[in-house]
Amino acid sequence: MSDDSSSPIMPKSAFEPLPDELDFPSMERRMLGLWADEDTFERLRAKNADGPRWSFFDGPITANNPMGVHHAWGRTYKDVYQRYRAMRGYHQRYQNGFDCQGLWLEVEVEKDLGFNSKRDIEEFGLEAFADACRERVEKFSGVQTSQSVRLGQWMDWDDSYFTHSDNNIEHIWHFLRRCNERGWIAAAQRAMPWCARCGTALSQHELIDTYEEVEHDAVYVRLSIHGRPGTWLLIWTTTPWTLAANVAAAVHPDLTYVEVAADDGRYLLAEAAMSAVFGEVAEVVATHQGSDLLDLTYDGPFDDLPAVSGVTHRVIPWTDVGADEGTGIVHIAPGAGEEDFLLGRDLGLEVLVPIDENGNYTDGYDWLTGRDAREVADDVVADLRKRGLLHRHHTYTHRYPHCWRCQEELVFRVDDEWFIRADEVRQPMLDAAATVKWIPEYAGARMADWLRNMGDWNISRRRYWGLPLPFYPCRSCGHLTVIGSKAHLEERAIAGMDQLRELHRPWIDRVTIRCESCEAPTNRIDAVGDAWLDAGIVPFSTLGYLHNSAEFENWYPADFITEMREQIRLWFYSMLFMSVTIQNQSPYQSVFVYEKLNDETGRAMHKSWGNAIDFGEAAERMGADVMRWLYAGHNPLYNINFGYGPATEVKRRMLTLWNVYSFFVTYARLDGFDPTAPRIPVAERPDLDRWALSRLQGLIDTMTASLDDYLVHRGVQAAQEFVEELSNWYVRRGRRRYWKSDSDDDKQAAYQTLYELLTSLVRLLAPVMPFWTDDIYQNLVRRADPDAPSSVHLTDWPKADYSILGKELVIDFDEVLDLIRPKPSSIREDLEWNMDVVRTIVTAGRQARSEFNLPIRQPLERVIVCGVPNWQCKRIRQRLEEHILEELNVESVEYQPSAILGDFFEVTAKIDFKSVGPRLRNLTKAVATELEERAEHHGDYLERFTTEEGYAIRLHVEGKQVELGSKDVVFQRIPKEGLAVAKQDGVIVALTTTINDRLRRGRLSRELVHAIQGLRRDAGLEVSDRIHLWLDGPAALHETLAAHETEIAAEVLALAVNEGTPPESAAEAAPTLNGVPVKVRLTQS
RNA sequence: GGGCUCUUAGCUCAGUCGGUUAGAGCGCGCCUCUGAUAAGGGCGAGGUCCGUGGUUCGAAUCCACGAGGGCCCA
Repeated sequence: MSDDSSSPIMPKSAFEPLPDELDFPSMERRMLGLWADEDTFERLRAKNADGPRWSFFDGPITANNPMGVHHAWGRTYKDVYQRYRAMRGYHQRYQNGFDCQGLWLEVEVEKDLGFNSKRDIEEFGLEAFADACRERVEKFSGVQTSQSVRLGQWMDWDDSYFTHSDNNIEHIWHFLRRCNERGWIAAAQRAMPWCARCGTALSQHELIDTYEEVEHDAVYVRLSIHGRPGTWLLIWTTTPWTLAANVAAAVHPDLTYVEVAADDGRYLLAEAAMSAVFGEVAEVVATHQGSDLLDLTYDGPFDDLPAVSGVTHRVIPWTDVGADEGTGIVHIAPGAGEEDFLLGRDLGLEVLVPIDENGNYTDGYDWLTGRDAREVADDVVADLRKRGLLHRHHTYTHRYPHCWRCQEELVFRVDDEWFIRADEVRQPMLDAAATVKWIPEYAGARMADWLRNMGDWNISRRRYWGLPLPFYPCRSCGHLTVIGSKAHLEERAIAGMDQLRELHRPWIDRVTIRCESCEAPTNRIDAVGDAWLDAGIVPFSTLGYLHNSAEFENWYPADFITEMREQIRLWFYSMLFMSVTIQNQSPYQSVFVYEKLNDETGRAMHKSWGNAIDFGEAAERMGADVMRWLYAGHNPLYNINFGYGPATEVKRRMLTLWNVYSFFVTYARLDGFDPTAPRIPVAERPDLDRWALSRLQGLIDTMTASLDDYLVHRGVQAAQEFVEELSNWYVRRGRRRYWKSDSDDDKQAAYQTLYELLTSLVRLLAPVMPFWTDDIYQNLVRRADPDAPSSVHLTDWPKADYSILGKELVIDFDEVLDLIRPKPSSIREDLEWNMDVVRTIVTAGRQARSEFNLPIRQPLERVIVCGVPNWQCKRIRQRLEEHILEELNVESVEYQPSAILGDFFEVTAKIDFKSVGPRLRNLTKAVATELEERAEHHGDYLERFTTEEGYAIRLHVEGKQVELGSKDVVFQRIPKEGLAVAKQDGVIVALTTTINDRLRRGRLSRELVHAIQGLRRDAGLEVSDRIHLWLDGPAALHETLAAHETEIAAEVLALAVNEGTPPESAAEAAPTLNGVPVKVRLTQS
């Protein structure tokens, strides 16, 4: 063993020194460069090419705008689980997807081109419009790709799928043809929620999340009852524009209606609505049952309009009528309301459709014709007033649906739409959904609920850039031909194929086919498809279902998919629908959903509110790894509050790991640590090392389970705790082992252990934090070992191995007798429980010092530890005592696990409720009280008695005799005066507070070291520089030096103390230490 | 109106099978430690565990009802 303290330090180690601070963005860009240069991802794929398959389907991101930070959340999950599976050796597809057509894309293109209506598009030309849409897709799929790369997502970017591809469209055609074979395809007139701006209907699932609170004009309108002059039917509506289409007024047959006398006549309305409309003083002149009113007819509100003339307005029954709002008489316009339409259909009412697809009144509505229905409320009200039909008018606030893409208020409109019937597929879909593992579980309940309630799927949209529905209804024979593939189209076509550039409008519209039934020339309907068809077909189209069955068999169904929760009723639903139809099974086996992303104050992010965070900016300001850590560590059951504040918190945690890493590199370089040197068996390392390695094995298990279960946040939280312990206990407790001058086995064990901890940790964290972990790996592993894999991402996932901890667990006979606490059943428990107790003792000791104002620099004679079982005291005394001595700065530890400490402590006894409660039932409380009273004066006696084998405390409570054994009672010792005492988790720690001369010298010695270290730093010395030291002061100083000089010199690396005369240039300080004025001078030697 | 879900410190959230002193992080104040540390440690202020009732020897935890928030459906 060589003393190298005087030899120059020559770094032999391979490790690079670390920069002063951790700069995530620049480090991440460096790693992106490295991965690109070395084809790291391609190597990973090659490495796993023969591995077991793990199939993931990427939910397509709309290639419509730059990525938002909320996309980054989902993409983090996707990347984390794929990277984890890759480290486990799984072969994967890594296919990313873009959603490329449909209404939302058209809306953005319209905005770009400054369009306001469909007419603008028609004038612009469908070809040019299709090109503009295609260009937008190309642009933003490129932007999103580079953003995803920046996030660290590893995908086969050149193999991304695009939903506007002919391949995707063909597969949907196949699905639709299958539906038609089963008779599920139907056209029907329906009242649909309708966006007048977009000029198209929306389907049920597109209404989700679109209800917003708005103010509308609400009107009470009086309508003259035929044959009852001066008597008015009073109706109420919040949509005045629909009054022109009124054909009926609905009453509840079982409700009571009244006629109320007013100045200008008698008003008919529900009794329950009377006071709200007329106040308490209304005079009732007649009462009717709702069913009695059904013969009435009345003058409509707009009978003078040509379209309405000839309509007989009737009072009709409807059991959904209520009197909570309005008048209990409901205005019915079957052409302008969903329920109205259904009611009208049942009763055979006339259907007046007052508006066209753009929301403008059609011909026959006179002064309203050509006007936008959403803008006529004021004029309608004025007109009603002029004609004496307006009873009252007010503003009304309610939740009303909006177009989810352009934010316009929706209207309802009756139109011909195409549907897929859902009834036959409902149960098979429920059955398939039941086979899926939903995470969290309630997502499965949501899906089942949705499926039970789902209506027919409205798949037609009166738009342009979208899936062309391959529906060819024959005008001659009425047969519907549904084209199932491109080949099928070619086979049936008689014109237009030569110009068919792609399966989109306008090209597809120019193709004419022969009707399958009568061979008559037939043209396509002009509608396009719901975009959820585009996304739903992905499991088939991307696996080449129609053309490559081997590929399909290999990867279908997916092992895992993940998206935001709202996708349950969107993508998950459409995929399930299509997959059950084609394959009669679920296309996915595990589904993970997460909640919403808000800003850091919990508000939704909106560009217009100025609180949206741009992905690129966030990546460059906080770093992708920090963002990923934030996302991965969040409980997906709750909304995440995302922002720079939370990111700073994450960064601070990262800093803890950085500090450990930096500490290791600093000293490993100084010592020339060689990680390839023979390893010291873990069993032979100190308990501190074995403890840390035990914790590491635990972390490996936790992390593995959390990733297997798709609950990565649990792993991340465990990793955070591990890093805290690594820094604040393992390194803190072990640091002297690294800077001591001896190069012995203990030092080697320390280096090897910390090296193993760090290099294992980066592998465990690699899926979550791919950049930094690889950066650390490059420095710690690859530089030291040229044969190591070239990236952390090419290493194997760690496997927990507790056997390395070595040394059989031995329980002594006296430990068996120690009945108070459970014994460890493994080496792991032995190591970890003991260290836990040591940490508890230290925490309590520090607490005691703080409370009794005894600074840690003041050595104390003794710490007395109580409440720790015998076997554990023994372990600590043998192997862990140094940590207590050093942390608490005491000269000795005294263990008092069960002895009587009458001099120091009051002993109190408390019942162990868990043990006694079930046995004593309702006597428990009384026994507890009795025991506490007895123990107040005889606690120590009770304790000694009870802990003897076979004895028990006998109490008489409420006339009954109760025996308490040692397991039934918990004794606590409360120290008396003269001791500094603290208690933590059942452990009591008492410090002796008497300070003698020896302890006083010890204090000064510590103060001196502290002062000298400060001066060293001020003088700009390196931690390894040796010094010459001069100390001067009163007698107290010299007494201290006499006792502690060697120790002080060693601590501050002084080669000589008070030798010769200090030079002029010596650094100098003159502090007063614990009341002793001292002069300190030092020079570098 | 129906369903699901949530409500714990100023903020963000843990809290296992029901067990008797309800915790952490952040923020705030005081103190302390520091030869890796913009770090760490201790103390303090801050709690009607949403409310009421029930079950139980014992309830933040289970049940019922109610209030409030979120989501979904109508």
